[in-house]
Amino acid sequence: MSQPDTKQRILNAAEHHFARNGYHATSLRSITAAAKVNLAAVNYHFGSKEALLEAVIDHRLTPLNEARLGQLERLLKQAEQVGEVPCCRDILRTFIEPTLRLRQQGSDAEDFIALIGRMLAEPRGVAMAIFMRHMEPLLNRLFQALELSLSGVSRQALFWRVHFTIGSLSHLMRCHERYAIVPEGVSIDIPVVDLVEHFLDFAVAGMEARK
Amino acid sequence: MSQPDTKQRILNAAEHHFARNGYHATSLRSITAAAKVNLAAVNYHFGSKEALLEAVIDHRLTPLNEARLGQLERLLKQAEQVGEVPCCRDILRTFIEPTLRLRQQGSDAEDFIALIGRMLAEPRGVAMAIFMRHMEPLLNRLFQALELSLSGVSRQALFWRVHFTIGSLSHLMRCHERYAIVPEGVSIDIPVVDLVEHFLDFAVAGMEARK
DNA sequence: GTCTATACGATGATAGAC
DNA sequence: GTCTATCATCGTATAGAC
Repeated sequence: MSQPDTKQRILNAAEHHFARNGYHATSLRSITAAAKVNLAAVNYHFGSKEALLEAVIDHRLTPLNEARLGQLERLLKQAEQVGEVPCCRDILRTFIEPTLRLRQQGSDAEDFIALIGRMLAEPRGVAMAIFMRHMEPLLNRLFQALELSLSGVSRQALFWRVHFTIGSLSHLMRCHERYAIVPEGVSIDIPVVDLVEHFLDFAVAGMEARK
Repeated sequence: MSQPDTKQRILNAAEHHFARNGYHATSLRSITAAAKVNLAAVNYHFGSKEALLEAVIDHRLTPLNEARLGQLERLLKQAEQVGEVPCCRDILRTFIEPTLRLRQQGSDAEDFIALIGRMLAEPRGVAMAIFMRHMEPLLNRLFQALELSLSGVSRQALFWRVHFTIGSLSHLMRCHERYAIVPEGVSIDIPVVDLVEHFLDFAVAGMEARK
């Protein structure tokens, strides 16, 4: 008797466990137990634990980056038609909004948020290489667009500022639910739309800062 | 025959290996081999692998946070004496400069930079709890000082902006040496002093952004 | 082609001899 | 304090059932 959804069940369970416990702390046995498949099925369908991680990333990050890149290209084309340069806030929004919006659409995507947030911190060579392979074209295009928009900022400064922004976003995705220090009068459960604007207020000002 | 430096040798080797390969990917056997001590010595001196991690953190983070907190308190006292409020840039500098300055003083500190950068991304319950226990008093004081300085920013917005800043710093410490995308004309090997100013340009503007 | 059962070397941890 | 011996569990590989 064949189970055509074995591969998919492994994928789902892996995403959940990797996101909750991290890559190294997750055992293949816990994944296969949750997916109710045999241990060896992982190596049959994916080849290795690391290849399984890459498959999980592929499954989610590819459509996300297509959405981000598509939105960015649309913005650039639209601005070009009226002979203008898109503003920094709109450019950054194409990168940030689809990312944070993942929160809204179901709990399975929430696992992925934690996962990609954590990938940016994994030791060299495990997950970082996988991640960068997916991100490089998008980041290059983003940098290019920002350089067009922020002609007053040196390339050197812009490089660091893009990096700081990515760091903020990465940290935000990673630690969203577990703040040890929350001052009185502050609510961390705000709508995603508001969070995006809070982020853009901060990041755009940082991007546009005069040297 | 007794070896009084066994504990210290384990500590040094652990810091090096944890920082390079991450917590979970580091085996106690690789640590004890590098330290030239018996495997069981770790559990004798520290109790467990996780307790060893905490000892490593303690050894480095305590003096760092004392430096950061001391610098902040000095700034606040100094400003109070002349009846003024310290500016946002000076406040943030007390937090950022001692951190990034760790790069300059020897390669052992460099390992620690990678380690604390990575700790902010570890899955819940392993290293985050240890880290937050050390950071909470300092972060509370930092928030308090910033609120004094940036009276025009709502507490809610300030909370997020502090978080974004910590995210940027965390990401910077973590990924400093391994940028996949470095545009032409950009050098990532800049003096620490310049990096601090790049960071402050960005973070201060983000902090002071009008809502 | 899919999947299961099973085995191998390496890991974190521990008990007890010295 | 230190070491040897031992344990359950880890990722991986393979032989063979269906």
